[in-house]
Amino acid sequence: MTEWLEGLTARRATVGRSSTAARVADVLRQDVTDGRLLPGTRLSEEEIGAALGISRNTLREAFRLLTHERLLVHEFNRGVFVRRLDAQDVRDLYRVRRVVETAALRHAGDAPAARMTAVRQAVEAGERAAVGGDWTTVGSANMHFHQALTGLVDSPRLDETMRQLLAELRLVFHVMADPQGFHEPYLQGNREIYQLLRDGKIDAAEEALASYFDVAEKQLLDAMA
Amino acid sequence: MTEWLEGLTARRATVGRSSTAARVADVLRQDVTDGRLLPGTRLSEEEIGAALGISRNTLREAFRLLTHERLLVHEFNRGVFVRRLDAQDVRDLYRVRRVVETAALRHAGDAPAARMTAVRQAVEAGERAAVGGDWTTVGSANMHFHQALTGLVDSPRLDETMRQLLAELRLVFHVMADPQGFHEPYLQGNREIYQLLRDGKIDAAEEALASYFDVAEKQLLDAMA
DNA sequence: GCATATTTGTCCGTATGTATA
DNA sequence: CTATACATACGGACAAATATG
Repeated sequence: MTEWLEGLTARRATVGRSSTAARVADVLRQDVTDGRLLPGTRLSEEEIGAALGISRNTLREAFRLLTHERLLVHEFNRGVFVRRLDAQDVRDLYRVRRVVETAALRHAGDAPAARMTAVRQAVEAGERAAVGGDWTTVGSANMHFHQALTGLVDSPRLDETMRQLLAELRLVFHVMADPQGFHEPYLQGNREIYQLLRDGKIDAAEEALASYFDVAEKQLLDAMA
Repeated sequence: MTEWLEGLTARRATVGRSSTAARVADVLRQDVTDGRLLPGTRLSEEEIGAALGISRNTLREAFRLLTHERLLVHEFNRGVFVRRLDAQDVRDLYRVRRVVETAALRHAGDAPAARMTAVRQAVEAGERAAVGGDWTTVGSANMHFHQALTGLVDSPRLDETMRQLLAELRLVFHVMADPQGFHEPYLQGNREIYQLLRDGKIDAAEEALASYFDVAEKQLLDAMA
């Protein structure tokens, strides 16, 4: 360590468990994903810090958490802004989903039973919410369904990647004016994918999932244009 | 030419300007991935801040950046430490690699030509370095090879995921006492995978890659035990 | 177990640089 | 070009937790 420190000195020229920050991040994340803070909005350190009664340092840490989740973007000397996704971002996000989620299906056979149960529960939660006409919850259940598919790989890091990816995708869901029309058709598709998986028909499940991606991606891109 | 110059001026903001925290993070990241700072080492705020001539607040910001990259871990009221990977981490990292990199091979046909060229160049760079006996460079070239495989998907987000994953994996490469013995066998495997890909033999390439993962994972886990 | 020194957690005030109207 | 607003970075202060004797 001391040797390394001496080395550092020569290179000067080149050069928490902070639960409050996490709570602040939770608040801001909710406001962003629910559309109360629209893409492009600038987030002033002073205003928000004063509003929440926290110091700038703590707030900056919360900003950093959300920047890492790609919900905010940080422009040097200009501040942080709510991320604005363009068509290219949406295409990239679906590209990653195709890679990760179809790979997950192929791992369904090796997955612990609990992981498969989570898939079924997400399907059923969506169907229950649809009966009650609660389309916001249907949307959440759909997210959980895809999160559960990824979970079949049984990898914490992949789970985290997908969690962030879906949060990012929510930024663009607000362009969909009609939540029922957007979410309802996926309920049947989700059940179909689950049943194919359960019956070991991996290839068919993969095909059904692929067609879901094609449709959803196109819907979003059309709505953005 | 003049139009282009005006465009350049507008892009000054994106060139060569970064926060000191980001530059400090660069220095520390290099020292961690190169093994000058070994896993488990505690990083003292005061010592490092003094050595680099920066304030504690700025240094803490750099720590947070690297913590988000999983290269450091932050223990509340105890400080930050260089991350120490356990066997479970290694298994998870290879699980993600299997998902992402094998999916990448299946995209090889659709990939832009430049992406395929990058794969070939990584293979050749490794072979050149091996002739010179430069095993550190062979190791880097091997990283670049796998980064290039991921690049076949042509997805910025997947590229970033793999970049961070490989940086994390470097934390554990230092347990390998014999760099030549560790890296040399992969040179041939890399060339084989490249040639199979080039010839459109996707399934065979995938098989070769899978066996690489099995061997490398086992080697690392054995060395850790 | 106790007292002390060290280190981190948090916040504030301020000087400087940068962007924008 | 000027004025204003804001981000960056520093240094200091004190509380709280941890490590050390």
